Amino acid sequence: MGRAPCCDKANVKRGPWSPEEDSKLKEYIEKHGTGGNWIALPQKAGLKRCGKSCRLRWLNYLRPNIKHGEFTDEEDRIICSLYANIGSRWSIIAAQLPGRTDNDIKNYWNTKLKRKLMGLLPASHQRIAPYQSCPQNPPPSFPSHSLSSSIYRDYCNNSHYYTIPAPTVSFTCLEPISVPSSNYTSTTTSTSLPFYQNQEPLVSVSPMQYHYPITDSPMLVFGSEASCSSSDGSCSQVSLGREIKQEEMGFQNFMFGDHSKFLLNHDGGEEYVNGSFFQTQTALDYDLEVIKQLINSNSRNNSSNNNNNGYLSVDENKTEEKGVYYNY
DNA sequence: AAACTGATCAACCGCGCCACA
DNA sequence: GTGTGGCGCGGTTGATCAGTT
Repeated sequence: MGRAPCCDKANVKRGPWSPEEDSKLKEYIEKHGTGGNWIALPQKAGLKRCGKSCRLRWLNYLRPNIKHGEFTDEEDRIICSLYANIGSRWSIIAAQLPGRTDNDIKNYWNTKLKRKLMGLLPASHQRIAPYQSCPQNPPPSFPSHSLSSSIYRDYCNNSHYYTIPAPTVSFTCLEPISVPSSNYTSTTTSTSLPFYQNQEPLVSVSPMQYHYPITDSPMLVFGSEASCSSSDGSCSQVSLGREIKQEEMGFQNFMFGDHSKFLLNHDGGEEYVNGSFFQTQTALDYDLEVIKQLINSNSRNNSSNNNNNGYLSVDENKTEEKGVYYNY
């Protein structure tokens, strides 16, 4: 028994959208909203389209503040970094790039960025972060409770242990969280609340340029203080109206942080890790070799879910989407 | 100018998840 | 506990455009 089709395919229009259809859809949604029911929407809006098609058209092209056109170097780096960490989770990646849609990013990756990485970079730039073996025991600065120890073991077992020298470069922070302390300067000021304080997902997030001492490799660090304080004890990140659970990212993957400390919140508490040990092993870095391996392994086996080489031990739970609003 | 080839990207498809009856 | 319907996601397709021969 197969799944029932979402609409009567014989009676819906397919293919490219006409300007008239666009304006009908736009007008209807601006007036009435989606009503929480895409399937019923086309009929109400007077469109001979499948609800899914309407949804896609709206999300990818018609909703306000969609950004089209060239991707910036910064966006390239973010995409690469996230791809190396979480694989082809385009919706999550898109959540970090205001105005970009998952479809856009997916197309851009498949057509340009992947090739750029696979072919154009000189060999000297392809190995970014040298691996080191993970010390047998966590450093003294690592939280001492048992959960932290297991996290540390996972962290090591995932071969995600880098050490990197630390000259100064600048980078763009997409999450102007709280303004962190002293060791960098910011070129803009932010009045945004720390993201973990934004209970209401309709938070306006604007890119922000930080200058911050990190590595000379194109490693990326997001945000200021990586803080997780959801009430259920899980660690989540709110970005552009989406909530991404920490367990989904995997411990090592999204330490959006001030780079001198990060926050654990797996037992309901808050713990900072201070000092130098973790300063240079932040997770949002990427290694082109990793990306290349991912690309190759994905092309060999599309069904393998990014668990190659132990790098991407990401929980395959889906991103939380329910009750989510887009602030465009 | 025509034919061919490769690149791009809008749109489609099918599946998994979740809410609800 | 189970079935159903809707939503969202990632993968894929195919029309169109641009460049090359």
